[in-house]
Amino acid sequence: MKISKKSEYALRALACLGAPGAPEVLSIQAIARRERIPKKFLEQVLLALKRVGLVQSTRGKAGGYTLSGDPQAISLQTVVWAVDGPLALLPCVADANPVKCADCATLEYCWLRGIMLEVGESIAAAFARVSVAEMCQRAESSRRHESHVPMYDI
Amino acid sequence: MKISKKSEYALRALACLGAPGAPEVLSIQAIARRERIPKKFLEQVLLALKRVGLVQSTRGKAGGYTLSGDPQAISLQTVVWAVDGPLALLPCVADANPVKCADCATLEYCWLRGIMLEVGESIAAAFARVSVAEMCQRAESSRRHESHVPMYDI
DNA sequence: TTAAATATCTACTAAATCTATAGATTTTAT
DNA sequence: ATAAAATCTATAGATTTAGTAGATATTTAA
Repeated sequence: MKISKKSEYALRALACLGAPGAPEVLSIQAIARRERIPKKFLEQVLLALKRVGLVQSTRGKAGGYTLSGDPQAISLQTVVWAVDGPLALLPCVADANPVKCADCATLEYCWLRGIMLEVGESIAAAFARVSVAEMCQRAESSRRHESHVPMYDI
Repeated sequence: MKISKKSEYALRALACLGAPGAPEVLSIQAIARRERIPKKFLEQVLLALKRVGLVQSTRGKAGGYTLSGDPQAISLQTVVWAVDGPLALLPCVADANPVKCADCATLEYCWLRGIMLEVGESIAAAFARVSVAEMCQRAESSRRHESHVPMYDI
Protein backbone atom coordinates (compact mmCIF):
# COMPACT_ATOMS: atom_id res chain seq x y z
CA MET A 1 0.00 0.00 0.00
CA LYS A 2 1.30 3.37 -0.95
CA ILE A 3 0.24 6.82 -1.99
CA SER A 4 0.57 7.71 -5.65
CA LYS A 5 3.14 10.03 -7.15
CA LYS A 6 0.22 12.31 -7.85
CA SER A 7 -0.48 12.57 -4.13
CA GLU A 8 3.15 13.04 -3.30
CA TYR A 9 3.44 15.83 -5.83
CA ALA A 10 0.24 17.43 -4.58
CA LEU A 11 1.62 17.52 -1.06
CA ARG A 12 4.94 18.93 -2.18
CA ALA A 13 3.21 21.55 -4.26
CA LEU A 14 1.05 22.64 -1.36
CA ALA A 15 4.05 22.76 0.93
CA CYS A 16 5.73 24.97 -1.63
CA LEU A 17 2.76 27.29 -1.84
CA GLY A 18 2.38 27.41 1.92
CA ALA A 19 6.06 27.88 2.76
CA PRO A 20 6.69 30.90 4.97
CA GLY A 21 8.17 33.63 2.84
CA ALA A 22 6.97 32.15 -0.40
CA PRO A 23 5.50 34.50 -2.99
CA GLU A 24 1.74 34.63 -2.92
CA VAL A 25 1.52 33.24 -6.45
CA LEU A 26 3.72 30.49 -7.87
CA SER A 27 3.70 29.28 -11.44
CA ILE A 28 3.57 25.61 -12.31
CA GLN A 29 7.08 25.91 -13.61
CA ALA A 30 8.37 27.47 -10.42
CA ILE A 31 6.89 24.66 -8.34
CA ALA A 32 8.04 21.99 -10.77
CA ARG A 33 11.60 23.28 -10.63
CA ARG A 34 11.67 23.70 -6.90
CA GLU A 35 10.30 20.21 -6.23
CA ARG A 36 11.76 18.51 -9.31
CA ILE A 37 8.39 17.38 -10.56
CA PRO A 38 7.73 16.83 -14.30
CA LYS A 39 5.99 20.04 -15.28
CA LYS A 40 3.24 18.57 -17.43
CA PHE A 41 2.40 16.05 -14.78
CA LEU A 42 2.28 18.65 -12.06
CA GLU A 43 -0.08 20.58 -14.27
CA GLN A 44 -2.63 17.81 -13.95
CA VAL A 45 -2.10 17.51 -10.25
CA LEU A 46 -2.71 21.20 -9.69
CA LEU A 47 -5.85 21.07 -11.80
CA ALA A 48 -7.13 18.30 -9.56
CA LEU A 49 -6.40 20.42 -6.51
CA LYS A 50 -8.16 23.32 -8.13
CA ARG A 51 -11.25 21.28 -8.87
CA VAL A 52 -11.75 20.63 -5.17
CA GLY A 53 -10.97 24.21 -4.29
CA LEU A 54 -7.68 23.69 -2.48
CA VAL A 55 -5.89 26.14 -4.73
CA GLN A 56 -6.84 29.03 -6.96
CA SER A 57 -5.23 30.00 -10.22
CA THR A 58 -4.78 33.08 -12.32
CA ARG A 59 -3.99 32.79 -15.98
CA GLY A 60 -1.87 34.86 -18.25
CA LYS A 61 1.54 36.35 -17.79
CA ALA A 62 2.58 36.43 -14.14
CA GLY A 63 -0.20 33.98 -13.42
CA GLY A 64 0.08 30.91 -11.25
CA TYR A 65 -1.38 29.16 -8.27
CA THR A 66 -2.26 30.28 -4.78
CA LEU A 67 -3.30 28.39 -1.69
CA SER A 68 -6.96 28.82 -1.08
CA GLY A 69 -8.53 28.29 2.29
CA ASP A 70 -6.96 27.92 5.71
CA PRO A 71 -3.97 25.54 5.69
CA GLN A 72 -4.75 24.83 9.31
CA ALA A 73 -8.15 23.51 8.34
CA ILE A 74 -7.07 21.39 5.39
CA SER A 75 -5.91 17.88 6.17
CA LEU A 76 -3.77 15.49 4.20
CA GLN A 77 -6.84 13.34 3.83
CA THR A 78 -8.51 16.04 1.78
CA VAL A 79 -5.46 16.37 -0.42
CA VAL A 80 -4.81 12.69 -0.99
CA TRP A 81 -8.48 11.92 -1.54
CA ALA A 82 -8.69 14.77 -4.03
CA VAL A 83 -6.01 13.34 -6.29
CA ASP A 84 -6.12 9.59 -5.61
CA GLY A 85 -9.86 9.36 -5.21
CA PRO A 86 -11.68 8.14 -2.13
CA LEU A 87 -10.16 5.36 -0.07
CA ALA A 88 -11.61 1.94 -0.74
CA LEU A 89 -9.63 -0.97 0.63
CA LEU A 90 -11.89 -3.32 -1.30
CA PRO A 91 -14.22 -2.79 -4.26
CA CYS A 92 -17.17 -3.47 -1.97
CA VAL A 93 -16.39 -0.54 0.33
CA ALA A 94 -16.38 2.11 -2.37
CA ASP A 95 -18.65 5.04 -1.57
CA ALA A 96 -19.94 5.25 -5.11
CA ASN A 97 -20.63 2.07 -7.07
CA PRO A 98 -19.69 -0.50 -4.45
CA VAL A 99 -19.12 -3.87 -6.11
CA LYS A 100 -20.34 -6.92 -4.23
CA CYS A 101 -17.83 -9.70 -3.64
CA ALA A 102 -18.28 -12.96 -5.55
CA ASP A 103 -19.21 -15.00 -2.54
CA CYS A 104 -21.09 -12.57 -0.34
CA ALA A 105 -24.87 -12.72 -0.28
CA THR A 106 -25.24 -8.97 -0.08
CA LEU A 107 -23.07 -5.97 0.74
CA GLU A 108 -24.73 -5.91 4.15
CA TYR A 109 -23.61 -9.38 5.06
CA CYS A 110 -20.09 -9.18 3.70
CA TRP A 111 -17.95 -9.71 6.77
CA LEU A 112 -14.75 -8.61 5.09
CA ARG A 113 -16.46 -5.40 4.08
CA GLY A 114 -17.36 -4.65 7.67
CA ILE A 115 -13.79 -5.13 8.76
CA MET A 116 -12.32 -3.11 5.93
CA LEU A 117 -14.76 -0.30 6.51
CA GLU A 118 -13.48 0.02 10.05
CA VAL A 119 -9.83 -0.26 9.12
CA GLY A 120 -10.41 2.26 6.35
CA GLU A 121 -11.87 4.72 8.80
CA SER A 122 -8.76 4.47 10.93
CA ILE A 123 -6.63 5.09 7.90
CA ALA A 124 -8.70 8.11 6.95
CA ALA A 125 -8.32 9.40 10.50
CA ALA A 126 -4.56 9.01 10.31
CA PHE A 127 -4.40 11.24 7.27
CA ALA A 128 -6.96 13.62 8.70
CA ARG A 129 -4.83 14.19 11.78
CA VAL A 130 -2.16 16.06 9.81
CA SER A 131 -2.93 19.52 8.47
CA VAL A 132 -1.38 21.22 5.50
CA ALA A 133 -0.18 23.90 7.90
CA GLU A 134 1.65 21.35 10.01
CA MET A 135 3.15 19.85 6.89
CA CYS A 136 4.45 23.25 5.85
CA GLN A 137 6.02 23.79 9.25
CA ARG A 138 7.77 20.47 9.13
CA ALA A 139 8.99 21.14 5.64
CA GLU A 140 10.34 24.50 6.75
CA SER A 141 12.13 23.12 9.76
CA SER A 142 13.81 20.45 7.70
CA ARG A 143 14.83 23.07 5.16
CA ARG A 144 16.73 24.81 7.91
CA HIS A 145 18.90 21.72 8.25
CA GLU A 146 19.67 21.45 4.58
CA SER A 147 22.44 22.91 2.51
CA HIS A 148 20.55 26.15 2.09
CA VAL A 149 19.77 26.04 -1.56
CA PRO A 150 18.10 29.34 -2.43
CA MET A 151 14.40 28.56 -2.44
CA TYR A 152 12.86 30.69 -5.10
CA ASP A 153 15.60 31.11 -7.64
CA ILE A 154 13.72 32.04 -10.78
CA MET B 1 -5.33 3.02 -1.69
CA LYS B 2 -6.49 -0.50 -1.49
CA ILE B 3 -5.42 -3.97 -0.52
CA SER B 4 -4.57 -6.39 -3.29
CA LYS B 5 -6.65 -9.34 -4.43
CA LYS B 6 -3.85 -11.45 -3.02
CA SER B 7 -4.50 -10.01 0.42
CA GLU B 8 -8.20 -10.38 0.09
CA TYR B 9 -7.83 -14.00 -0.92
CA ALA B 10 -5.38 -14.63 1.90
CA LEU B 11 -7.87 -13.32 4.42
CA ARG B 12 -10.71 -15.34 2.94
CA ALA B 13 -8.59 -18.46 2.92
CA LEU B 14 -7.64 -18.01 6.55
CA ALA B 15 -11.24 -17.38 7.49
CA CYS B 16 -12.11 -20.59 5.72
CA LEU B 17 -9.44 -22.54 7.56
CA GLY B 18 -10.38 -21.00 10.87
CA ALA B 19 -14.13 -21.38 10.53
CA PRO B 20 -15.72 -23.21 13.47
CA GLY B 21 -16.57 -26.70 12.37
CA ALA B 22 -14.22 -26.65 9.41
CA PRO B 23 -12.14 -29.75 8.76
CA GLU B 24 -8.66 -29.52 10.15
CA VAL B 25 -7.13 -29.77 6.68
CA LEU B 26 -8.50 -28.09 3.56
CA SER B 27 -7.15 -28.51 0.06
CA ILE B 28 -6.47 -25.57 -2.18
CA GLN B 29 -9.33 -26.68 -4.35
CA ALA B 30 -11.74 -26.84 -1.45
CA ILE B 31 -10.86 -23.30 -0.40
CA ALA B 32 -10.91 -22.04 -3.96
CA ARG B 33 -14.39 -23.44 -4.52
CA ARG B 34 -15.77 -22.21 -1.26
CA GLU B 35 -14.45 -18.69 -1.72
CA ARG B 36 -14.63 -18.60 -5.50
CA ILE B 37 -10.96 -17.84 -5.89
CA PRO B 38 -9.02 -18.90 -9.02
CA LYS B 39 -7.28 -22.05 -7.87
CA LYS B 40 -3.87 -21.42 -9.35
CA PHE B 41 -3.80 -17.94 -7.94
CA LEU B 42 -4.82 -19.12 -4.51
CA GLU B 43 -1.98 -21.58 -4.73
CA GLN B 44 0.50 -18.73 -4.79
CA VAL B 45 -1.26 -16.94 -1.99
CA LEU B 46 -1.13 -19.97 0.26
CA LEU B 47 2.53 -20.47 -0.49
CA ALA B 48 3.16 -16.91 0.63
CA LEU B 49 1.28 -17.58 3.83
CA LYS B 50 3.26 -20.74 4.33
CA ARG B 51 6.55 -18.95 3.90
CA VAL B 52 5.81 -16.74 6.88
CA GLY B 53 4.49 -19.65 8.88
CA LEU B 54 0.84 -18.69 9.05
CA VAL B 55 -0.25 -22.02 7.61
CA GLN B 56 1.20 -25.49 7.30
CA SER B 57 0.73 -27.88 4.46
CA THR B 58 0.81 -31.61 3.88
CA ARG B 59 1.41 -32.95 0.43
CA GLY B 60 0.07 -35.95 -1.38
CA LYS B 61 -3.39 -37.36 -1.49
CA ALA B 62 -5.63 -36.04 1.28
CA GLY B 63 -3.13 -33.27 1.78
CA GLY B 64 -3.93 -29.60 2.16
CA TYR B 65 -3.50 -26.62 4.41
CA THR B 66 -3.95 -26.07 8.10
CA LEU B 67 -3.90 -22.98 10.25
CA SER B 68 -0.71 -22.78 12.19
CA GLY B 69 -0.34 -20.73 15.32
CA ASP B 70 -2.96 -19.07 17.48
CA PRO B 71 -5.58 -17.19 15.41
CA GLN B 72 -6.03 -14.92 18.39
CA ALA B 73 -2.42 -13.87 18.19
CA ILE B 74 -2.26 -13.31 14.44
CA SER B 75 -3.33 -9.91 13.18
CA LEU B 76 -4.49 -8.80 9.78
CA GLN B 77 -1.32 -6.77 9.59
CA THR B 78 0.75 -9.93 9.61
CA VAL B 79 -1.40 -11.43 6.88
CA VAL B 80 -1.51 -8.42 4.61
CA TRP B 81 2.17 -7.66 5.08
CA ALA B 82 2.99 -11.28 4.28
CA VAL B 83 1.37 -11.18 0.86
CA ASP B 84 1.53 -7.51 -0.14
CA GLY B 85 4.92 -6.84 1.36
CA PRO B 86 5.66 -4.25 4.02
CA LEU B 87 3.76 -1.01 4.04
CA ALA B 88 5.63 1.89 2.49
CA LEU B 89 3.54 4.94 1.70
CA LEU B 90 6.51 6.40 -0.14
CA PRO B 91 9.66 4.84 -1.58
CA CYS B 92 11.69 6.66 1.05
CA VAL B 93 9.93 4.96 3.96
CA ALA B 94 10.64 1.40 2.85
CA ASP B 95 12.26 -0.71 5.54
CA ALA B 96 14.66 -2.32 3.12
CA ASN B 97 16.23 -0.26 0.36
CA PRO B 98 14.66 3.10 1.09
CA VAL B 99 14.97 5.39 -1.93
CA LYS B 100 15.73 9.03 -1.26
CA CYS B 101 13.39 11.58 -2.81
CA ALA B 102 14.74 13.70 -5.65
CA ASP B 103 14.78 16.92 -3.71
CA CYS B 104 15.57 15.84 -0.18
CA ALA B 105 19.09 16.30 1.09
CA THR B 106 19.06 13.03 3.00
CA LEU B 107 16.51 10.52 4.22
CA GLU B 108 16.89 12.05 7.65
CA TYR B 109 15.85 15.48 6.53
CA CYS B 110 12.97 14.45 4.29
CA TRP B 111 9.97 16.08 5.91
CA LEU B 112 7.44 14.12 3.88
CA ARG B 113 9.11 10.93 5.00
CA GLY B 114 8.67 11.87 8.64
CA ILE B 115 4.99 12.50 8.12
CA MET B 116 4.42 9.35 6.12
CA LEU B 117 6.28 7.25 8.65
CA GLU B 118 3.84 8.41 11.30
CA VAL B 119 0.77 7.97 9.16
CA GLY B 120 2.06 4.56 8.13
CA GLU B 121 2.38 3.53 11.73
CA SER B 122 -1.23 4.43 12.34
CA ILE B 123 -2.25 2.37 9.36
CA ALA B 124 -0.23 -0.58 10.57
CA ALA B 125 -1.89 -0.23 13.96
CA ALA B 126 -5.32 -0.27 12.36
CA PHE B 127 -4.61 -3.60 10.72
CA ALA B 128 -2.90 -4.91 13.81
CA ARG B 129 -5.99 -4.28 15.91
CA VAL B 130 -7.96 -7.02 14.15
CA SER B 131 -7.04 -10.65 14.79
CA VAL B 132 -7.62 -13.58 12.51
CA ALA B 133 -9.78 -15.06 15.26
CA GLU B 134 -12.00 -12.00 15.28
CA MET B 135 -12.22 -12.12 11.53
CA CYS B 136 -13.34 -15.75 11.68
CA GLN B 137 -16.03 -14.88 14.21
CA ARG B 138 -17.36 -12.10 12.09
CA ALA B 139 -17.36 -14.31 9.04
CA GLU B 140 -19.26 -16.94 10.95
CA SER B 141 -21.87 -14.57 12.26
CA SER B 142 -22.53 -13.19 8.82
CA ARG B 143 -22.81 -16.71 7.47
CA ARG B 144 -25.67 -17.27 9.87
CA HIS B 145 -27.58 -14.54 8.08
CA GLU B 146 -27.00 -15.93 4.65
CA SER B 147 -28.99 -18.40 2.61
CA HIS B 148 -27.30 -21.32 4.33
CA VAL B 149 -25.31 -22.69 1.49
CA PRO B 150 -23.69 -25.89 2.75
CA MET B 151 -20.18 -24.90 3.66
CA TYR B 152 -17.98 -27.82 2.81
CA ASP B 153 -19.72 -29.45 -0.06
CA ILE B 154 -17.03 -31.62 -1.57
C1' DT C 1 -1.46 45.06 -31.62
C1' DT C 2 1.85 41.87 -30.97
C1' DA C 3 4.75 38.87 -28.23
C1' DA C 4 5.62 36.27 -24.31
C1' DA C 5 4.35 33.83 -20.36
C1' DT C 6 1.06 31.62 -18.34
C1' DA C 7 -2.99 28.20 -17.39
C1' DT C 8 -6.24 24.67 -19.62
C1' DC C 9 -7.71 20.82 -22.18
C1' DT C 10 -7.63 16.36 -24.65
C1' DA C 11 -5.33 12.68 -26.05
C1' DC C 12 -1.76 9.48 -26.18
C1' DT C 13 2.36 6.52 -24.87
C1' DA C 14 5.30 4.02 -21.87
C1' DA C 15 6.26 1.66 -17.84
C1' DA C 16 5.09 -0.79 -13.94
C1' DT C 17 2.22 -3.64 -11.32
C1' DC C 18 -1.38 -6.74 -10.46
C1' DT C 19 -4.13 -10.71 -11.65
C1' DA C 20 -4.48 -14.89 -13.60
C1' DT C 21 -3.08 -18.99 -16.27
C1' DA C 22 -0.08 -22.88 -17.91
C1' DG C 23 2.56 -26.75 -17.53
C1' DA C 24 5.90 -29.62 -15.51
C1' DT C 25 7.42 -31.81 -11.12
C1' DT C 26 7.17 -33.91 -6.54
C1' DT C 27 4.83 -36.16 -2.83
C1' DT C 28 1.68 -39.31 -0.58
C1' DA C 29 -2.29 -42.43 0.30
C1' DT C 30 -4.76 -46.11 -1.49
C1' DA D 1 0.32 -48.06 -10.45
C1' DT D 2 -2.87 -44.43 -9.99
C1' DA D 3 -5.01 -40.46 -8.36
C1' DA D 4 -5.05 -36.42 -5.71
C1' DA D 5 -2.70 -33.30 -3.81
C1' DA D 6 1.21 -29.54 -3.12
C1' DT D 7 5.25 -27.06 -5.40
C1' DC D 8 7.83 -24.53 -8.71
C1' DT D 9 8.86 -21.56 -12.66
C1' DA D 10 7.46 -19.06 -16.25
C1' DT D 11 4.46 -16.29 -18.90
C1' DA D 12 0.34 -13.97 -20.58
C1' DG D 13 -3.24 -10.57 -20.06
C1' DA D 14 -5.29 -6.69 -17.88
C1' DT D 15 -5.20 -2.62 -15.34
C1' DT D 16 -3.23 1.29 -13.30
C1' DT D 17 0.17 4.72 -12.87
C1' DA D 18 3.39 7.92 -14.59
C1' DG D 19 4.77 10.77 -17.90
C1' DT D 20 4.56 13.19 -22.64
C1' DA D 21 2.70 15.90 -26.54
C1' DG D 22 0.48 19.39 -28.72
C1' DA D 23 -3.10 22.54 -29.42
C1' DT D 24 -5.89 26.34 -27.23
C1' DA D 25 -7.16 30.21 -24.21
C1' DT D 26 -5.96 34.11 -21.26
C1' DT D 27 -3.42 37.92 -19.52
C1' DT D 28 0.23 41.33 -19.17
C1' DA D 29 3.41 44.31 -20.97
C1' DA D 30 5.87 46.47 -24.44
